[in-house]
Amino acid sequence: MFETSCIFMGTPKIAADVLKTMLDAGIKVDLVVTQPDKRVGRKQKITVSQVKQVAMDYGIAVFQPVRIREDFQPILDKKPKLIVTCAYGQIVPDEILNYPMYGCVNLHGSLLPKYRGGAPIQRAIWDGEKISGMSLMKMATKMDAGPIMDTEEILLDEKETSTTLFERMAQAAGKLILKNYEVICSDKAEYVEQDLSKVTFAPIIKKEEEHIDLEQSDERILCQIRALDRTPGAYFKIGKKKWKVFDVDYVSGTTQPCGLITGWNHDSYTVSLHQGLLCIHTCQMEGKPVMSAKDFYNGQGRNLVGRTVE
RNA sequence: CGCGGGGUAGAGCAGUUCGGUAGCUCGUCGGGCUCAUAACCCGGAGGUCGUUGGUUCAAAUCCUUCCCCCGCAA
Repeated sequence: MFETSCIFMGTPKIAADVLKTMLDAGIKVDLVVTQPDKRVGRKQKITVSQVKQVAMDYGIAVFQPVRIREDFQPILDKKPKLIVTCAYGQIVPDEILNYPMYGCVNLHGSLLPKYRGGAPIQRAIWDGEKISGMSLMKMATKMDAGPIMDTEEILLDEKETSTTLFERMAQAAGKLILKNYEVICSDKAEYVEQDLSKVTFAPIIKKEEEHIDLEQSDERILCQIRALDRTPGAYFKIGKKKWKVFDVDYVSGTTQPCGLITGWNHDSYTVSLHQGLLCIHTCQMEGKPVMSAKDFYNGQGRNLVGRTVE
């Protein structure tokens, strides 16, 4: 069915999901390009990217240049007719972009031209967007600036987190590439330039952005917690310790000062915000494993009632 | 040997400074109250205190070996 083979470039889970979808659908991938293996964690264990893991599972050759800007000849040697990219992690040089006859296409986690950059999925949630989606585009020299071929819209749920949205984005991306693959390879794809007046950016999340700023509105705090969900996680500070919170709800109405830990409410731990109560169902104190609010409350959480988070 | 926190009942924690009958909350089991309950009352079961060796009349606690978990930094 899919006659033309391609080269796939990507690194994290979402890219691995897309690669797997393509392979399972019968698309032939000649080479997988991904970031080099990294030492990770306390033990500095060498860890392969999730995309590389999929490639190895399917027996596909892998290329991992440290700097693709200077080390790209092996890619050209494969004489690719098409390159599909998703969250690769490095700027791809023009020598590669201009080589394939059907071009280099990229899958980006936003409805471009909104949210260009490295963290479109998290930023969309943080901003409280009601709709986002996946874009299939042609790659340009400038980051995420190429013309759009097709998009798949996703309506964001009230409780959408980056965890759930990454999952849905991966599905949308797989759907997009399968739907359009033949069109691209028949050279009949139509690309529409982005409306430059509507460009916004979604820079990667900085360390200091993980700390919850109580000066923000209640709604914005809720969105932040959902946007940063499990990784990296948004946190309050209790004394010197970080307290990451996940799976939050909100009950409007509070007479308590903002930041006060008020305790237990049905099935969640509660912290007073400006206009209402933040209900926390899952959390993690620094140095401790992630645990349910119930477990936390049965242990050290009980002693924290009445204290204030920063 | 990058820095730091931790391993105590099924779960989450206290107790370790200063060695002396192992405790709290939840869960669980049985009973009671109630129209009823995730509420309340009474009672029970459940732990060789991560592992190795040592000190001691006596070790969760002091010294020692190793294993595992978590936060940070990369």
